[in-house]
Amino acid sequence: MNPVSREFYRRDPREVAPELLNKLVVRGDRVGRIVEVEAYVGAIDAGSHAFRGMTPRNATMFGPPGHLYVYFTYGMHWCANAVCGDDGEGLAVLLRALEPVDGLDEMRAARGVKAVRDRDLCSGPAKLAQAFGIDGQFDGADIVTGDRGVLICDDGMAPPSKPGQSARIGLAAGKGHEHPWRWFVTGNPHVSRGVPGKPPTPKRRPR
DNA sequence: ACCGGGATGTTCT
DNA sequence: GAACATCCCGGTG
Repeated sequence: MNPVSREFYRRDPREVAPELLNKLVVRGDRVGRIVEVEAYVGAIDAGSHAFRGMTPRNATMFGPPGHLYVYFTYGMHWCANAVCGDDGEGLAVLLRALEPVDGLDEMRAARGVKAVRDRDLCSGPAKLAQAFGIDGQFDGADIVTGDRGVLICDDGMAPPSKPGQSARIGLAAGKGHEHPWRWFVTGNPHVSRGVPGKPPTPKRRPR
């Protein structure tokens, strides 16, 4: 394979994100093509985990580029980002959806849900993390050297010349939901079903 | 197709 | 205590 260089990531995530489209996420036999991403822009972005500065949780975001920032959310899901920019900036690109290319059986086994169609394997940030077995152990993994077995590679397919673009998914009002920092491969069925501007309705747990 | 509710637990106010 | 870069399943149309 041909890993993307560290310098590729050492830029504004709004430049990096659309260029990550059509690149490959690789872990062993499992391979997926990136079809949807979102940029998170640190101190100027109320939607970013880095907006209020460094904490133990988001420390990886403030580290060097070309590593995974993996976080836990909604009590049960992991999501994976590629850290961008320079050391200390707190910039990242969230991997939101992949088109499965190889290792689909392994992905299906890792997903664990019944009756999964191919398009349900990796069509969402937590789905793709689960399909690839990416959890908190992978926070900080180097995706340029592949120190923990996960790489982002270039197989020669160029990014779309005119990617789809929209506001980001799942952000509440006042949390940067207006910024058009989501990019996707137009028409690809493996793009997530999320709708920009429709954050999850607040739920109340019984008790 | 589009809804609504439940599952889970960490982080931050 | 509320929010959270979510997903699944079962209802209704």
